[in-house]
Amino acid sequence: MPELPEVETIRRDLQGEVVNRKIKTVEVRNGRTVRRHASAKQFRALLEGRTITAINRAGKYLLLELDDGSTLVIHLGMSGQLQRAKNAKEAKVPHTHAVLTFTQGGQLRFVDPRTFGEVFVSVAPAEGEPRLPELAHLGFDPLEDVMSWDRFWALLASHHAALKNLLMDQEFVAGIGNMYADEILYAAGLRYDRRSDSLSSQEVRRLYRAMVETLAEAVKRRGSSLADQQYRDLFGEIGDYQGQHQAYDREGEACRRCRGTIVRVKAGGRSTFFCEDCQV
DNA sequence: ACGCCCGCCTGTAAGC
DNA sequence: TGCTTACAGGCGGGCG
Repeated sequence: MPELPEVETIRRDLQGEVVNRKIKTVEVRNGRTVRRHASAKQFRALLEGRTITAINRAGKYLLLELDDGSTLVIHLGMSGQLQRAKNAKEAKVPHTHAVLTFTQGGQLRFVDPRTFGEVFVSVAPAEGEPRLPELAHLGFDPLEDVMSWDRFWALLASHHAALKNLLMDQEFVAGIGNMYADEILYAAGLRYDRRSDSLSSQEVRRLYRAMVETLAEAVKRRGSSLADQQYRDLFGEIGDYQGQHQAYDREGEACRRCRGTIVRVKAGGRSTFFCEDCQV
């Protein structure tokens, strides 16, 4: 399940692979992938002839900037992958839903078995209008947006929510999902159900530090691929951070900090892993 | 404001 | 062995 570190890894891969390439044709093989658009035809018309100028990221969204000021936005959902193909003859794996072919040759393919992912074009804003209104709801990006810990404290204190729910709320902070929320809270020594306005200044600093360092370290190791190996980078390689997990998917195993046992509970319908002894 | 549930999906795995 | 059921979860919407 791609979260911020996996999406950031793919962003860096794309930078070297598709920037300055011109989109010759676009094939939509599953209309659900472009569901924000009135039709696949309209989506194609917005892309064909455009050149990719830069790759950015906002939370879990990839932003492929185009030469007319518009942006190709990609969300990988649960099972989305991007694949680079040398040419059109390379066999397509099942669930290949959209294909960009470049004038210089080569393709970028969007593959997504569970179809929770999506792709859309955010058109260039009119004079004085905000950029990317579709993503206006996103909160700060933990790696891109520098924030003082007291500002973070004020943000936390303005809510009265369980910490895990808040970390996973994309309007609060963008890019954290179920897996990294558990890892961050473990690193901070805080329980998933602690109220966000109950933290001491020391706990706020621990949480902020855990958030930034956990995500940065996962980026360094090119993200996490679990047993299903659902996550693959642009070149089809798995990540290297799953071996570093301290809590997620470690039910019944020993806590590496206190030798207690990692337990699993359901919170908000999602599996939550934590150490009952050293997360307070 | 907050938590929880549902529906959307398919591949995998556990259970009968 | 073969079928059925549960589970994985990002996100938007609804409801209490």
